[in-house]
Amino acid sequence: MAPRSEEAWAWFAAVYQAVQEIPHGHVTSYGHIARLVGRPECPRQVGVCLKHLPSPSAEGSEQDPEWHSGNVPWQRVINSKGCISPRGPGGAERQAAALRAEGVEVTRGHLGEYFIDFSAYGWFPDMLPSEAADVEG
DNA sequence: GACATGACTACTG
DNA sequence: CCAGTAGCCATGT
Repeated sequence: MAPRSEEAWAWFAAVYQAVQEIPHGHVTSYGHIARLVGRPECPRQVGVCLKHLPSPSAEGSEQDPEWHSGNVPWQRVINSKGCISPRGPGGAERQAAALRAEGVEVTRGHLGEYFIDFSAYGWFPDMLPSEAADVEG
């Protein structure tokens, strides 16, 4: 579903663009994306954008730079804790698998949580997450 | 239209 | 370290 307000649409596009800027084999957090788009206090909306990320053009409508799960590496976006929340049965697995497919080493938590080492794959061109300092070691 | 929920994060006690 | 709170937007009932 596309946003109703143009401002909201701009926000969506900004998020997708920021996500596309994530280099291959690296990951970042929702908070960082929100920060890049100028909304450091709206990490939730970032998740909403990815959640509503449309599917890749199946009919070949490559006329406009539309955002879809094919050109937006939503998989490289995880929470600030460096782990993937069990949003759904198989959802986290899909993201973890996608990251591994890029060469990102995904660890497994005791509760089945997928952990990613920010210190190794964290992509933070602007600043470093307080967690990164803690994750070290 | 209003309330509750969700792929989140930082601060406070 | 764990629990509660404030902030934004979209979706479902």
